[in-house]
Amino acid sequence: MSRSSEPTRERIVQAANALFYSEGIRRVSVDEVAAKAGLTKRTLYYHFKSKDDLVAAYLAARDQPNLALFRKWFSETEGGVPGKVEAIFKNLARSARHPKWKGCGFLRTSAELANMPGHPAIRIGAAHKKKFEDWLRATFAEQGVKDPLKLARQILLLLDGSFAVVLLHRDASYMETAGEAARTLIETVLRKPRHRRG
Amino acid sequence: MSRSSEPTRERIVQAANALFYSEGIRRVSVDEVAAKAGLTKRTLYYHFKSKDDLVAAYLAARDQPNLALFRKWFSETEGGVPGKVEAIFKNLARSARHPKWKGCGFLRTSAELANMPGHPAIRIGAAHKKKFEDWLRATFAEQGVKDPLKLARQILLLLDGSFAVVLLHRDASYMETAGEAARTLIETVLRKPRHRRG
DNA sequence: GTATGTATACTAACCAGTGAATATACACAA
DNA sequence: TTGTGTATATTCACTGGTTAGTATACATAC
Repeated sequence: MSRSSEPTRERIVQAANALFYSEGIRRVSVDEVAAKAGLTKRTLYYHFKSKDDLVAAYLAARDQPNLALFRKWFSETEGGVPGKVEAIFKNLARSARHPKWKGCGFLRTSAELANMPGHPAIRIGAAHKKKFEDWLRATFAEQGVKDPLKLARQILLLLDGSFAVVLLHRDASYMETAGEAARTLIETVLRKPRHRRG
Repeated sequence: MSRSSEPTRERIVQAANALFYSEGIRRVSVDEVAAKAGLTKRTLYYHFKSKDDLVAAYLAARDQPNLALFRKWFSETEGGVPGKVEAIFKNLARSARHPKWKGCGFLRTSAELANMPGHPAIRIGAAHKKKFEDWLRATFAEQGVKDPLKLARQILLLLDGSFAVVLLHRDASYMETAGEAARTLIETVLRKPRHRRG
């Protein structure tokens, strides 16, 4: 691990991020990534042992910032948990309306690599989603929700569903619809702590 | 449109269906499809003007059977609408546990072609989902649901979300979780026909 | 003998990965 | 201070294979 090579590696990952996310990993060649990073393919292969390795690095670089953004949207919203979760969807809708938006990089990669179930990139994507699921689960548990894991998974289904649907229809309003559904599911559980039929 | 060429074209679409769905459309070459169909690439290009054209035909062929299956699962289930919709998710979970299952062909194609928004195949996928959404909307409308379109979209978000999540985690139980969420959303709307806060 | 349909053989481009050489930096000995 | 070795970092040029699409010719039917 030399000190000076870190920026180079970082630049390659940035270039890979821009190209893989916007064009798809099978559509983009290693040469294109190298060109975008301003160096030769051979140099790229000095820092990454294969294209698959580069793809994994591309997704690994998206993990942290992505989660941080969700937590920020949640925490900066006033009010209770239902509204805070709904705010995540509202913010997502806003970002999905940007012309360069192309859905969720993790989900798109898992769709592209559906024939390679154990691929490192898919594992990184799965771990990413699990982290978010677990954060939601903990949040709901603090609210005294009876089955916080189930509720967390339902919210994630709506979240990932909205990525898929909005990418297909190019209609970001589905994200707001998903947010309303999330609010309904959370409120339903919060309102019946003991007895049935509120 | 000659009479005798129909079976050939059909055989090509079948081969494309098997390969594109299982391996992904960018991974599979036209030569492979032709070989699987038992003919040469040149013959394939006699029936389809380009690979994009073939991809569109592959998805068009999935449209009808797919919708028919959903309607069958719905209609063969006893009880009310919430249980009938939940049954769709249960049946989907069962099919998702088969080893050859690779998610939703329409969504995976839209993920692979995310950089080509107007692609014919994406339009076919969008139309397919809209048909299902509209069928659900009509079904909910018959039940006197106040905003049947919104509810139909929420169910579709759960449906497509479960495709994406199960493909990523390879855990079909998410589909049953989605089914429960769908039931909750439908029952919530059916139970409050007039006033707020039950 | 003309429409339809199929096959052989080809083009031109692309693509993941590598061999061999080179440049740079820095440690340490003279 | 200068010379030398070594690990790091980068480039050029290449290979072997793949790919979408085509030019041309041949077959078959009616």
